[in-house]
Amino acid sequence: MTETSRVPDKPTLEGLEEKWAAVWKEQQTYAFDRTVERADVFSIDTPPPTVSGSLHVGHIFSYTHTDLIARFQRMRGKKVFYPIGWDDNGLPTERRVQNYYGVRCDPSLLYDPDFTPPAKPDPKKQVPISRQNFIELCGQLTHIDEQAFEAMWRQVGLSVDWSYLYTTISEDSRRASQRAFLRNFARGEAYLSEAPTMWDVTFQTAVAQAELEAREYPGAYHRIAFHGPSGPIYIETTRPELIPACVALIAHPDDERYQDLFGTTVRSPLFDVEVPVLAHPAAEPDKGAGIAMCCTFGDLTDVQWWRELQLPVRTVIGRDGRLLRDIPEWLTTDAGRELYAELAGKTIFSARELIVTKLRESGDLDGEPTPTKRMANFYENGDKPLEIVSTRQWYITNGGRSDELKAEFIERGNELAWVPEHMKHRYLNWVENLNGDWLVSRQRFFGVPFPVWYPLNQDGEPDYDHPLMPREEDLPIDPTSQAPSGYDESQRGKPGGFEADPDVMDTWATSSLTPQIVCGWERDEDLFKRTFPMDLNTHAHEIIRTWLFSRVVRAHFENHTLPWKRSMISGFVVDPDRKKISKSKGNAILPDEVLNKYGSDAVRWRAAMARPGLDSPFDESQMKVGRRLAIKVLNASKFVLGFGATSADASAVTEPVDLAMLRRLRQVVDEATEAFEAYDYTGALETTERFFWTFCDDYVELVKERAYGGRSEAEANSAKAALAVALSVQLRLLAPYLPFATEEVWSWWQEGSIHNTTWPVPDADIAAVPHDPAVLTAAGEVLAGIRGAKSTAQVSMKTEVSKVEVTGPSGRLELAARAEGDLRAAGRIIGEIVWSPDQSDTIAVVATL
RNA sequence: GGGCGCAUAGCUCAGCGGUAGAGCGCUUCCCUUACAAGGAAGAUGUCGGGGGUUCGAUCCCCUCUGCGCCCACCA
Repeated sequence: MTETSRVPDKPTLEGLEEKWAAVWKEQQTYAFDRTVERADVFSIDTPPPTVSGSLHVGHIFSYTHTDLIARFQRMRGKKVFYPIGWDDNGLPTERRVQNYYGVRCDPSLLYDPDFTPPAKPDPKKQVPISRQNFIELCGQLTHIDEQAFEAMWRQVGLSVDWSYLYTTISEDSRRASQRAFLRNFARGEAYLSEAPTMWDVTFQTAVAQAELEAREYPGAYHRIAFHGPSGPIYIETTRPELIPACVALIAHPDDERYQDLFGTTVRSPLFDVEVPVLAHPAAEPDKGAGIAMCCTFGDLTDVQWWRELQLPVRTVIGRDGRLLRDIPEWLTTDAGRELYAELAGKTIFSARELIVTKLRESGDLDGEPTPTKRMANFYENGDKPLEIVSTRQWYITNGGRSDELKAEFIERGNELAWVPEHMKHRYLNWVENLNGDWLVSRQRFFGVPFPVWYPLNQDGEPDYDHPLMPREEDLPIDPTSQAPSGYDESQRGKPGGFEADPDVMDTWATSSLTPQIVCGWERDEDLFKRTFPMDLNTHAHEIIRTWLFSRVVRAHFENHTLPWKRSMISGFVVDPDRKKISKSKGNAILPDEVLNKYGSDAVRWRAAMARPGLDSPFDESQMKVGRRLAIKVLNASKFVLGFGATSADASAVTEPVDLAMLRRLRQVVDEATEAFEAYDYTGALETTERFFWTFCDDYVELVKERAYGGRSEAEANSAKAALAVALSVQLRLLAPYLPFATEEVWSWWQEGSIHNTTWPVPDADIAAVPHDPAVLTAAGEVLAGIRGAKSTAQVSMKTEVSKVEVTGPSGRLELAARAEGDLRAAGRIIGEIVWSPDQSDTIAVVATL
């Protein structure tokens, strides 16, 4: 294999991505070999990106981090199980479908098999379509999006095995989700409960704690009089529209100001409803007026009071975020009922305006509202503050209501290996502060349905205490189109019949099972035993509380183990001001632009420079550095191979400089390997790269004359063999980072893919080299001295030198002198070299030009 | 308010008890037959402030300040 003819005249990075991505696909370079035992497998769980969203540079970095480890492990001899999937179900997809096609889902409509979406979507007039039509459009659009995503990941060079591609809405995923749910239910880990839940009025669905986001929200304090027996009691509220929902006034039991009122009742303004004044320690004397209006439900403290003080429920806010249409029965005065009739159906905002006007008229508003900024909970994808609405929902226990279970999940967090270690605190912090179980049901359409029906009694009322479940072997099922066992379709919705649970699972309820889904849980036991529990999980730190934790919960219940041994957590790519990049701020960076401009290897190099867990500012100038390295690899390789240096036979290496270089290379291999094994891909890269530049600038410069054949054939062969060994080793060290450039070079002189060769091992690849690596260092210093003299004299580097005097410590001079022949050639020294040992500790060179 | 992290050259970051490092950028020079998308040489720092431990602190301890992230915060 000495066909140097395969080396191009002008190597270039252009086109390498397309070329090699196609070859890797065609040759299935990264196919998983599922015949080996678990110990020889390295399995990786990767986050399924939301295909309806868009990728940003941070994703590219994080996925690259995973790929670096995958490639290293593969070259180390592991069979790498590295699947990828798409998160295609859920709300983001629904929203995108609505906008893209200009439609909306109306579950009351019947399926129209001939439906075609409007040619020109009108965002203001969304066409109502049936649930089935809507789901079909979701499927269509995600399919289109997935093509683009796959193309992008192939361009980035992720070494995933695409034959294991999964989607969260696929039949397998639905089956796994439903099966896991049924088992959670059977073991008592999943339960149905009617309780106040965080509710998004835009999407009209319940939202889980993990999906909350606190945001600053403008509001105003309103100082409002309640009517006591001996005068007004002032409360302060930002939500005057909830006055009709008031159930009590509450102050701290020790608050002197309200001692006389505890146990009495007051009457609400405008509506004249009698409410008790109660004491509860959660009331904070220095907040607002010190006495709070407790409503159904203004905030989570209201829920706590409602529960602990056994207060009535007086709901006025509907699920659509408007005041309920019916006049509540607890409003008894004509004036109150009349006012409510005006409020009915209004949005929260308009209702508030009207109430404030009325309060002003009645004199119950003390002063004017004072604007304030407060933090309010939002659904992370929503733009209106969440309401608290009492609804029936499915929950999965997660330790939020059980200290015992919480302790088990804390223990799982401690058991997991974290890279970097401090990310464990995010997990522990989250688990320790959970205040409720995991709400998994969503009142949406595109998702995995709950495999549940409820029997209807003779009055047609559902019996929620005795849900009907399918058999596991019948999964996946859709309860809205299939009847439960023992019933037939004609009984749907009829007294004595059944009805379907209308909800779908939260997307996390499915993605919490990715380890089980990809490893073939209950589907391919042979695969499962070879891959599960997995070795590695990687993603950025913002989804520790969601994806990471929910997978720990599921595997704990189902498999009694962690889903993986280790989690490697990436930081974010932040903008140059260190602010988080977000689309809404308009500072997002489009990954395809960056990839096309600098090339995948360059972007990967930049990603590799971001250590696990550390945020990294986006800086285009850094991409150039990676690009420069990739180009240098092509050029240096071309040069080395141009000598005919293709036989990596270390036994031919005899010259001191050559031996010294290889000796140093052994250390580099050891250091890089050690770093990589500790998941320090950055350290491994730095070690390798530093050597590579010295190799190019000093070593190759020193030996190129000799390699050209300037001296004896044996001396030339020593250089050529050393160059070939060094090239082979360095290409392999760089292969995880620069898969395209290294594969390209490999193809010039080797057979097969570099990515399926072995990671370098000093004894095997370099052989024992009993030589002092300082020969190269010392010779490099002398060479730098000679170059320095030329640079100072502002002459060309090829200027001949008539005499060189080198001073310095005798030991170092002796080492450098072993490379005298190479120094003469590289420095163009035509006269003598005088070695003058002295007492200094640095090498100094005086060159006479 | 709770937790975590960060603070070292203009920028991005290594380092870590023993006289400060890299890359980028900058300055000067060099077309040298691998590469000008290159090469050579060079300048640049009270290692955030204040205490302490130590023969010695950028590094360890305490404290303050600033920045970032996660969580909590709706009266």
